[in-house]
Amino acid sequence: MGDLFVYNTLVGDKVKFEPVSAGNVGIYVCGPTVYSEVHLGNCRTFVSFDVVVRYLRFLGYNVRYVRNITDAGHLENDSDFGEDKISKKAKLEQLEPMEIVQKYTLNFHSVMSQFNTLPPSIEPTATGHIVEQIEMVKSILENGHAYVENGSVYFDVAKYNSDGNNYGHLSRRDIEEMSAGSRDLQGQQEKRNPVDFALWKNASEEHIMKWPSPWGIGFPGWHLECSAMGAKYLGDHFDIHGGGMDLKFPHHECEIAQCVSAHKKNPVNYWMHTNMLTLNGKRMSKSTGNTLLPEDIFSGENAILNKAFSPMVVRFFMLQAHYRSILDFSSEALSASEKGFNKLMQANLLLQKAIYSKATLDKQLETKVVDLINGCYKHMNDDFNTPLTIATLFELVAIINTLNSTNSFGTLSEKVFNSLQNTMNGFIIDVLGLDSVQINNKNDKSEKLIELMLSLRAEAKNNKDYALSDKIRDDLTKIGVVIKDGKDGTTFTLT
RNA sequence: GGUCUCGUGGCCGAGUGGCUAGGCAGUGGUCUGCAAAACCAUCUACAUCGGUUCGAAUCCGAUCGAGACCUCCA
Repeated sequence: MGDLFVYNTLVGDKVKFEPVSAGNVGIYVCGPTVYSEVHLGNCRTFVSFDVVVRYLRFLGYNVRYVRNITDAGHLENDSDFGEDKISKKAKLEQLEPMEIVQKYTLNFHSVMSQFNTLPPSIEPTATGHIVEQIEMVKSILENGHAYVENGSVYFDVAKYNSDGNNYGHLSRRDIEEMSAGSRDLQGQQEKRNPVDFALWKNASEEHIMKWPSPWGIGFPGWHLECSAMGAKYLGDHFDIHGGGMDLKFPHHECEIAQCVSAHKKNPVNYWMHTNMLTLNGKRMSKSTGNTLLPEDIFSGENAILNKAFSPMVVRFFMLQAHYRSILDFSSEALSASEKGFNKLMQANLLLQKAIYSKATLDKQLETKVVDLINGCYKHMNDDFNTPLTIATLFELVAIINTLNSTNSFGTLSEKVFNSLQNTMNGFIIDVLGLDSVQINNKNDKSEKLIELMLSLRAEAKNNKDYALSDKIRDDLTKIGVVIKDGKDGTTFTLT
């Protein structure tokens, strides 16, 4: 099956994956800030890591998947006058902060489940780990890498680097240059150096979410939660930490610094970063308003796309691009994916229903099928290359359709036939997480009703009453039952 | 301004120093009462200009263009 290779941002190259503890994988993914609806760009990241987790499990690893919910602590901007994002929104809508958190956490879970992502093993919240975060700040202070100023605590980047560490390594940045080129932002008087960042922030009177600490009433800095919760649930040295490219700097850089200072060891072996999803060639972002909500895609109620697309089609569309490439979202591209998706799922359905009966072995075909099966593993092992894996599955689809139409699955050995069935199901359903629920969810009664209609239509056809048979076909199509006349009778699919 | 990434056929999107990516769309056929689906065949590529090489879309340089990060953001 070969080794798994992962692109590690820390190294800047694909490297062989070797877990800290054989057979087990600890993975932490930076989750959403729940102060508004999750947008499609966020979803891409979580779908990408869903496939990573699924594939690791498919390979037999015992995976602990931790993905946080940020429900406090993100500053509006890097200044003393910054406000907690969640409390700002709360004032806007006249709600309790935790009400906002609850509302958008539910929204997030609902969208994630529609995208068929597996829930994380642990989904810790920032507000639930204030104690751990305070403890971590204490450790960093004790180790001399932070200073207190007016009830706030800042990380001392220069001191940290002078102790032999390398803040800036992950994002390949030169701190000296950064300090020199830094803009003169308001409210940075407390910091000794512009590149320093807050570990704990003193809270103003009107600030809603705040907690007591050794430095006064305040709230945790924006990068601290992930460091604290990652260490708590995965240990101070674990396998994979992931997130969007935009988190590489400063978020992940700060996380590393905090962990290294507090625990005196490199926290994570493999850093993985997913690329952005663009809309009209521009990055999707809440702050610029260039966003599209998942619900609006599913319902079709939006100004950008010309029709509705199901969550599975959107998921498939995302997986047709590599996670490290920028992906642009458009109606045309989605329509193409929709057709391809249906073709793939349909062929798999045929294959799983096919009955094997031995025939003369086609050695050449058998070799090709085995090569393609191995290709699926090869491509996934190469830094989770889902587009190539899908391309390989389509090559198998062509073979499956041919064998099906000539009723000749028996030209493969039974062993390879079984392996083909397992591979198609395994990669499509288990690894890529493409749910065929839309095709399979016909309940008994409606299925029988449809079959009744089909038999009436067959009768009409026998009587050469094509007006009636076409009416039945057209009307069924309208309600989402697509009819296909084959040699051995008529089949249907639900759309 | 600094750092970095990318520029592939009608569209999306892989890949890579020499061997068909794949999907969608198009064209011609097979099948069908007609469709749809499926199958077979087939047409469009590697931003521009130089260089390295037996050979480059793939390596190097320049140019043009696009984007990301440098400020909360997946």
